[in-house]
Amino acid sequence: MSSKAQVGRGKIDYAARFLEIGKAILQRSHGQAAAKDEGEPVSPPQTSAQPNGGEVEQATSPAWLVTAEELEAIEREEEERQALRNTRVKVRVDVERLYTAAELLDLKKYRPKRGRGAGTEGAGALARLLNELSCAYLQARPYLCKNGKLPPQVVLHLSNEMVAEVLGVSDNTVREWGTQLAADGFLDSRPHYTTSKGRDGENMTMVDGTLYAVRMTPGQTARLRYRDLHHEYRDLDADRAAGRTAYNAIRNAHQRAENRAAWKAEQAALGNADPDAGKNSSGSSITPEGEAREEILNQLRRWAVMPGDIDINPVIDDPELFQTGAVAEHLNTLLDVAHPLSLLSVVHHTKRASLVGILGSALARVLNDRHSRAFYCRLIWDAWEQELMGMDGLQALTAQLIRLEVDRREWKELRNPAALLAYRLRAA
DNA sequence: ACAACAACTGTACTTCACCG
DNA sequence: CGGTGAAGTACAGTTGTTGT
Repeated sequence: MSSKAQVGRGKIDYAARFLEIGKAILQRSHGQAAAKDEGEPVSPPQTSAQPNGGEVEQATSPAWLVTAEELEAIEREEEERQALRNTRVKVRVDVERLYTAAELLDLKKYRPKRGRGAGTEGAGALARLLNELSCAYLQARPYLCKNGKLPPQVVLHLSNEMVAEVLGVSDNTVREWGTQLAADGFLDSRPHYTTSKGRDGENMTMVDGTLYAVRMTPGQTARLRYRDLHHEYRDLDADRAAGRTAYNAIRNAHQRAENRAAWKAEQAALGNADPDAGKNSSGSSITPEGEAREEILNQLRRWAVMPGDIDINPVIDDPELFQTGAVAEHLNTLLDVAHPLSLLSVVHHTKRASLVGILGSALARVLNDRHSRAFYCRLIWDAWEQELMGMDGLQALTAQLIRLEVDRREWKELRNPAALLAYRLRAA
């Protein structure tokens, strides 16, 4: 469950590895290469504690022609090939097999029968949100237990303030709902503490969010364990320095929604037709409040996968932004590209091609694969076509991009993320 | 001193099922 | 049909820390 990058995993003794590779190649040239076991299930890279040594099995050129640089290249290639083999196991984790909140819990039970909340969803709304976030987490970090089954529970680090905003209730209510769900074993929650460095390098204990253990299989009693509580989920000092706080996410979302509403009102006053009008089902009824909530939900999905990693300048459906092309400035990570993909279904058809172009370029740039811009545009168009056929193409591509970003950050040996993305999309 | 940050506490308020 | 009280929610204030 832990998402922590293994300490020192990036360090490789290259001299020793070259020796190993050299030996392997020599053995190979003498026809003594040992047969390797195939398709063994392996944990995902971010949680893997197994050293990756001694797994060279193929060399494409004779050993006596291989220079040190080429050796390194071969090693890299082999590691990536091995990684691809490992990820195949992960790709096969069918996310659609995950249980819904309704299958894990009798949601009707939590509908308030009396009082102010009578007739509303009550604590069930929190259960559904946590279930959705858990599924998003598993899409980005798919793994199986040793018995080949899905994990019985998922541990998420979240901001209760953002959860409350998304649900449209107060943080008090979220806590109250939490205790109801905890009583039935659907979740277990606790504040999470981190050590923040003081001025003299002194460690200070501070709350940096709330941990939720969430039931993922029927009958499981969710429980936080010692290792969950003691895991470092975010670097609070760095997040604060960069402005990546729940407080900012909420405030900015409201601010942006208000600005957007003001801009639309201004355009309407000038007699300009609303560019969004008439293309989707009564979309004009979305309030600034609803827009802000939607943005915070997206931020929370992001937070669930990488705690504290909110997008400070999320690309939103801002007509002005698209007209000026300023949108590209905001696309600096895979997540920045992943989330706006959903805009394809709401953007006006005359702007769709340019949006695909912007996102395709950004993808090529972020993946350091600029010459393949057309390939990425094609990728996005294909996803869009699948979406039109009712196959969740955009959602699938979004999930793959989020996964890749997670892998890129925690899997330091990954050299060619573009190839991995292409592979996974083919395999999916 | 005050803002930022995230969670917790206490209390007042609103809403609605229920009962006579 | 209207009074009552339980249930659920909102809100202000608190805690404890860093940083300006």
